[in-house]
Formats: sequence, C-alpha cells, structure tokens
Amino acid sequence: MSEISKAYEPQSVEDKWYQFWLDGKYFVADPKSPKPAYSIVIPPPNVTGVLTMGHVLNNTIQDILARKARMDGKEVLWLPGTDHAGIATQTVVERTLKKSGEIKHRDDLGREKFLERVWQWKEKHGGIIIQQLKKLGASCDWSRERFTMDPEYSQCVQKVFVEFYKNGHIYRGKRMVNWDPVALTALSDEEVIMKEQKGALYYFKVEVAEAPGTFLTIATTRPETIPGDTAVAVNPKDPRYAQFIGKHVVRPLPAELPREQKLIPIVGDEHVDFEFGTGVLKVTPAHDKADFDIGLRHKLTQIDIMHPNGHMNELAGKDLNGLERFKARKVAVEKLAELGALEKEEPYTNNVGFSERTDVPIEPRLSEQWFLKYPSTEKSRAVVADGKMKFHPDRWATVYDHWMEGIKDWCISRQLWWGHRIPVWYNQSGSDSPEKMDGRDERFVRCQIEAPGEGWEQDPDVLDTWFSSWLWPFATMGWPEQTETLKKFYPTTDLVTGPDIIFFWVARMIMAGYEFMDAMPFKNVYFTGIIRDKQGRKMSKSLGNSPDPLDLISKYGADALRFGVMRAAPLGQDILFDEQNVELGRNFCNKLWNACRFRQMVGSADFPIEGEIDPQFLGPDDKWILLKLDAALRKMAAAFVDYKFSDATATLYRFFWSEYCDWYLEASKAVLQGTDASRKANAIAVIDFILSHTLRMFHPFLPFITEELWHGMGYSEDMPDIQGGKTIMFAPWPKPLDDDFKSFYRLSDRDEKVIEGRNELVTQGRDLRRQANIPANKRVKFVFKPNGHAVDAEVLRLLLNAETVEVNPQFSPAKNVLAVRHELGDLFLPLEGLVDVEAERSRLTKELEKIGAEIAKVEQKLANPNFTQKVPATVLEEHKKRLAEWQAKREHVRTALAALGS
RNA sequence: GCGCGGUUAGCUCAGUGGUAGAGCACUACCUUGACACGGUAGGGGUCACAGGUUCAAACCCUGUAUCGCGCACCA
Repeated sequence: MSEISKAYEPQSVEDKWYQFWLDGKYFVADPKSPKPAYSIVIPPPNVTGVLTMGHVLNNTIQDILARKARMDGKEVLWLPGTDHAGIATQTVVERTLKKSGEIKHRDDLGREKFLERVWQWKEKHGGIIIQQLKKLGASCDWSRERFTMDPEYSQCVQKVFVEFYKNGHIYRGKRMVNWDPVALTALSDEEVIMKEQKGALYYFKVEVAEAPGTFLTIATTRPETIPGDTAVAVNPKDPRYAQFIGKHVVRPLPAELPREQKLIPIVGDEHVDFEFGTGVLKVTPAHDKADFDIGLRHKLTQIDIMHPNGHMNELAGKDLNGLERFKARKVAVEKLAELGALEKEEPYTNNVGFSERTDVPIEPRLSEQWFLKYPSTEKSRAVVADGKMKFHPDRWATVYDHWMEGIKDWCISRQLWWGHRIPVWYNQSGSDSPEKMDGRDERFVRCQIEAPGEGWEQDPDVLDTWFSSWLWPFATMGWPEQTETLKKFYPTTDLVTGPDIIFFWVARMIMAGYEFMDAMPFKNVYFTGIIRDKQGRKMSKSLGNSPDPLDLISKYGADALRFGVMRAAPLGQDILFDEQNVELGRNFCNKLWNACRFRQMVGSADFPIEGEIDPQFLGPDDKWILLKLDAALRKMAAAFVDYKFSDATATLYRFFWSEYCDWYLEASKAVLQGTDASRKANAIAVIDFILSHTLRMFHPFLPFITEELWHGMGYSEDMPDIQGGKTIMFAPWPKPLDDDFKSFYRLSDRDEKVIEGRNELVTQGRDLRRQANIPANKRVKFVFKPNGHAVDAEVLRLLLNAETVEVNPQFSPAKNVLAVRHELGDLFLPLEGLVDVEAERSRLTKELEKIGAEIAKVEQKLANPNFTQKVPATVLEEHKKRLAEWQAKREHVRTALAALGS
C-alpha cells in the first residue's frame, strides 16, 4: 500500500482510470448476456458542438443511471452518438467560409463542393464533444457510436420516408409555412419562437367603390403587405359593416395602378373579431396564415409580393419594390400618409414569431413543401396518459398531452444542403406541368431509395434534422434488421433529456417507436432542469455566462464537477449554476480522500486486521454508525426510485461528512489510539465496512476517485477479475442491512439514542469552552457526573478536546463552574480564570425566554381538550415528553444561572 | 387568453399535517498526528400576502400579488 498524497489530485488519476475502463471493455454491452437489460440512448449532441453545462447535467445523470444499473447486475447499454444538426451545422460552416473570405455565398461553391467542406468540417470537429464526454467519465459503449448521417442510418431515414409516402402519411403541397428569410428555408412550427414586440397599429381608410364618399377604416400592423391584399373582411354579424359585404373597396397600394385594378371585394367571415381594431380586416392570403385560410374559404387570389429573402418584389409596386420588408413598412406608411389615407398610428405590442436559429422574424410564406401527418398518435398519447410510460416530473405529461391533442402536420422539408436528401425523383419531361409534379403519377414522380436513372432528377430539398433524430432509439440498434441488440435492449429503460425538446424529439420518438417497432421507445423519461447562471439567465454563448466545463474539470476534477452539478439539480427545477458548487464537490472529494488516508495510517501499524467485525468488541459508537449507514442506504434506494439525485447526493454528503467523519471517526480515535489490539482491529474492520460501502454508493456519482480509492484501499482484492482488471464498476450495489445482520450485531434503536444523547452532551460541553472564552487549542479539565448511564469517558475526553474528563458521581459543584445538565449526566467545566459573568447571564436569560416560549406552546396545546381527545396517542405522548424535556432544560439553565453567583 | 412551475435564513435550495433544515456566506476561536479543499461553537427565518378547513398548516382548499416557463393568438 503506497503512501497517498495529502490532497486529492484528480488530474493524475482520471485519465488513467478512464483508459483502464476502456481497456477492460467495461462499457461494452453484450446482447447475449443472461443478465437483465438496462439501456439508454444518448440525446445525440450536435456533431460540431462543444460540451456545455447542459450536456454535463444531462450526461452525468445518464452515467449515474448506467453505472448504478451495472452495479445492480444489469447488462447495460448506453448508446452514444451525434446528430448532423442540419441547419445549425450548415450555418456554422457557411459563416466560417464567409469569414475566411473564401465565399460570399454557398452558391459560389455549389452544392457538392459545399457539402464536401461540411464533411471535412465534421471530420475535424466532430470528435470534440465525444472526447469531452469521455473526460466527464461517461461510460458509453463507444464501439456503438452512431451518427445520424451514417450510411446505414440514412438508409433508415429513406426507408421511413418511402413507407410514409406509400401509405399517404407524407404528402407534398403548397401551403403557408414558416419561412426563415435569412436561412432561406421553411421551418416547423416548433422552430418558431414567439416574442413580444413593440410596434405600431396603423389605421388607414379605404373608399367603398360602390358608395363613393363612404370609407372603411382598417387597422394593421403590416401596411407593407397592402399590395398583396385581395380582400377586406368583416364579420357578417357585425351590424356596422354587414351591409357592405359583396361590395368592393379601393386598395390604396400600389398607388400607381389604375383604380379598376385596385378594387378588392369585401367578404364576410366569422373569423373577424368585432372588438379588435375597427372590426375591418385586410386579407393578405399570401402573407398571413389566418388570411390564407380566409382566402381559401372565399376563393381569393394570392399575390406573393415578397422575394424569399424578405425583400419586396415588383408586385409590391414601384415604391416598395426591392426594399427590405421593415424598410418597406416605413415607406408604405409614408405613402399612405401622402395619399391622405393614414388616419392614425398607435403604439401596439404583439407577439411575433422568430426563427429559433437565425433569430429573425419569420415570414409566413406560401411554398411547395413536404408534410407528414403524424402516425400512431393515439397510442402515443395514451401510453403517457395511462402512465405506462412515466415522465419525471410528471407534470410534463400534461404538457405532452396538450401538444398531442392539437397536433398539426409536420413540415419536414428544408431548403438546405446539409441533411438527408428527400428520396423523390421527378421526370424532367413532366416539369412543364406542375400539376403532374405534385401528383402521384409514377410517370412523373417516384418515391424510392434508388435513383430511377436517366432523365430523373432528385428533389433538391433535405429533411428536417428531427426527421432523422426521431428514429434514434431503434435506428441506432440496427433496425430494420431484427438484431440481437434490438431484441435485448429495445425498448430502452430511461431517457434523460431537457424539457425544451419534448415536442421536437421526445414526442416524435414515441410516435416513431410505435409506428416502426410497435412498442414504446423508452419506459421512463427524466426531464432535467435548464442550467442558468447565478442571476437566473439562460446560459448562452452570446452572454458569455456559460463556463467551459473542460476548464472546470481541469481546475477541480470531473468528479467535483459532477457532484457539484448533481447536488444543485433538484428534480424538475431549473438550476442556478455557480462555480462554488464545483468547489464544494472538490472539497468533498478531498474529504473522502483524506478519510481513506486516515484509514491507511491507522491500518499500517502492526496490529492484525482480520476484516471481520466481531460483535463482542462492538461499542455503541460502532453500532451507531452502522445504523446510520443503514439509514443512508435506505434513503439512497428511495432517491433512485424517484430519480432524486440531489437527495441522493445530500444523503451521501450528510452521512459521510457529518456522521462518519465528524462523529464516528473522532470517537473511534479513542480505540484506535488505545492499547487494546482486539478492539482496535475491530474498529478498523468497522471502518473498512463503512468505507467499502460508501465508495460503492459514491461510485455512480464520483467514478474516478472511487475507483482510485477502491484499489488504493485494497477493497478490489476480493473482486473477481473481469477482462484482466478488478473494477468497482461491477462491485455490487450495497443493500440496506438486513435483520440477520442487525440481530447478529445487536443493533437497536437504543444504541442510536444513547450516542445521539452523548453527542448532544458533547456539543453543549464544547459550548461551555466558548462561554468561558477558552481558546480552541487549550486543553482543559472537565468533570462528568454520570446519571446511571454508561458513557465512555475517554471518548468524551477526545470529543471535548479535554485534558481530562474526571468521572465523579459525587461531584458537587462549587462556585466558578460552568455546567450543562443532561439525561446522561451532568458536565462541569471548573473555571480557572474569569468569565464574563454579565455576558453569560444575559445569554442564559435569553435562553430561558426561548425555553419559556416553547413550554408555553406545548402547555397550551395540552390544555386544549380538543387536542388531547382527538390527537393520536403517539402524538400526545410525544408532546408530553417534549414538555418534560423542555421543563428539565429550564431547570438546568436556572441552575446554571444560579451557579454563576451574584 | 389558457395552462404549468416558483415565492422558506444574506445567497442557492431541501422540507406533502405534529419542535423550521442543509450548503455557501457571516462571527469567534483553532494549523490538535486524515483533511485549512480542515475543525469547533455561534448568530440569523411572521415559511410572499389574505381568507378558509383542522385539535394542529410552510405543507390541504380559495383568492391576491409577484417572478419564470409553455401553449394559443385579434389583423
């Protein structure tokens, strides 16, 4: 056993053990194993991403679950991989190429060359996040690492598309979609973020053509779209306007058009709200979702007045043509004012959709896109509603249900280059007849994986990234083959992810699971909180408030980071992250390290260590710590059942630091530094018992330091050899102490009570030192007057840091003595010097008041017949006992007060 | 507008009907043979507010305020 350093140095051990685990192939899942299966698929990070605090939280939880499951004897598959993240990756690469001056636009390179560059980028940066996960200690089966654009994975995506096309779930259509005018692509509803915007509501008037001199006033936030208006709508039940239905108004813009070309009908539509604005709505079917629907109902023409990049086109008229949409808004307002049509303009706040990626306002745009009618929705909704699949915390089940209830078709095509190409081919000869292109006539359109050959051109669009991610739980396991892996590990056990992708990913995976595997993809979903900074702001690159986890790891160690994050991450709450959490984790690791170092030091003497605890040498402190260990084991088990990792870490922290180190170890020094070899050997056996349990309980949370200590302490020696090594990874997860154990060692609540009382006495005794202004390094003499209970005077002396503790049943205190009186006996501190009598008196008086208040509270309750009659007997007993305790305490304080003299 | 979550010590948070807790921060003393990344002791709270239920409420109910999130939106 080599000497270990005074402070724990994680840097020197982490890489070593990670390599050891890899060499032993301990992370590799064997589908042929007879052990029960436990599986998790990683939420694949963006292939070009770097590790964020969110990843740390997420993957630490997964690693804890995976490691715990291994110790529980399960065959564990934690399947890792990365996501091609279409729009995000393409944007990054394009921006980089632009920055370097190589291109002005991706068109400069062309599709093929550009994609080559993205692949190069992926090869260069794609491994980074995987390496970072390894630094964190993630025990993924790296031999199964997958990427959503692996050839086999792409095959899955194509196959799924073709199947949905054939059964009619996928269709193509010209619809109103969310258009990102910067990325130049359609987006799904989920990729649009509503933000409150301060703008203006513009009121302008239009003349009714059939009744010259009569005007209607329209309120709008988007005057620049007036040239695209093809109707004006009023509610047919609105008495103010119903008479005008069927007549026409003169659209003011574009101003240069002749009057007859500016006439647009007034239609009646229930959609129009009486209350809002003037009750008259301008209808722009090509640039607003609601207007598009009104347009369909009234067969209105659609005038698209915008280029895809958000600039106005020639149909917007000569004043607006070429202008960027917000510039056009200003000009349109000026124009209306010029024409005398603008009545007023009032400040107005409304919600505007922004692109999740480029953060620019979304433009509703009419375009040809591919859509998916979601499959297996009923089963997917029911499985969560019925509780067969559990969400943690379960309130997310409601959110999920609401979304599933109002689910709309998914726009899956993207006008990007980086992604899975849509497996649809068009025959060139049909290109002049668009109807045929949209139809399902095999002569013109074919949906299949293989290219049909000469004269056929593939659809230029790619699929939404999530259209590949939603297959992740089974496409990574070899689907569509019925592989051994699928048979063994699907459905997966747990999914750990952020609630922000509940619709993007979780809901869709459930539907895909039912559709293609005919089974749910996972049994439990754990939703983490969102990591925020100290001020509660979301962590983001632009704010610069996101610490680099790798920096934290190199500064404090991966275990410290993991522990700090887990300790601060209660189930279902957002996490306000502070580096202090990691510091705490580091301190904790150091404590663990030193407690083990202490064990090394006492064990290195020439006493025999048998390793077996002998009941005859077991003292009350030993029994107490064993009972505390048992309590901790039970709490840990409960915490795992409920996925309450912050409870688990709090339990471990309290048990190990407060109970084991602060009380047990200090008390055990009486035996360890004593002369009784048998008792000493026994105390060491208890320590080993506690430590070997503790290290195992900590291992899922602190994998590196526990492996290091497991070996350093020699506990690994009893382990079977696995792949040439003995690892704590497969040490059995400790079970609570059973009844046989407890009766063999005669552990009972009474032992627990005695030690708890003794500790209380010690705390009060230590306080006497402070009252007497005795410096911590000065050893003083105490006198203990026992009250019929056996208390080990040597332990008492150590815990009080006293020179001696004289046990004297006959002691009768003289003056100048500080005293505490306790059930177990009285403790006296004879004073040598002076004590600040006044300060002491005022302190005791204050104490007396407090006690008086407590007594009054309990007495009041007990005097209430309602209370004494209705309350359960145990509660009544407990109150009576409490009253007696407080009364005794009051007596003690009064005595102490009297002993101060006058 | 609808829904969800939060409001407990200076800070971050536990605490699902029976004596208000932890860590950090703070004060004092201490480098005592595991650990100063440490030890000991101490101070500090009208549990957001108002009602209600109950013998008993931080906890259950109703409402209010406030912060955050999600969904849906009326131009």
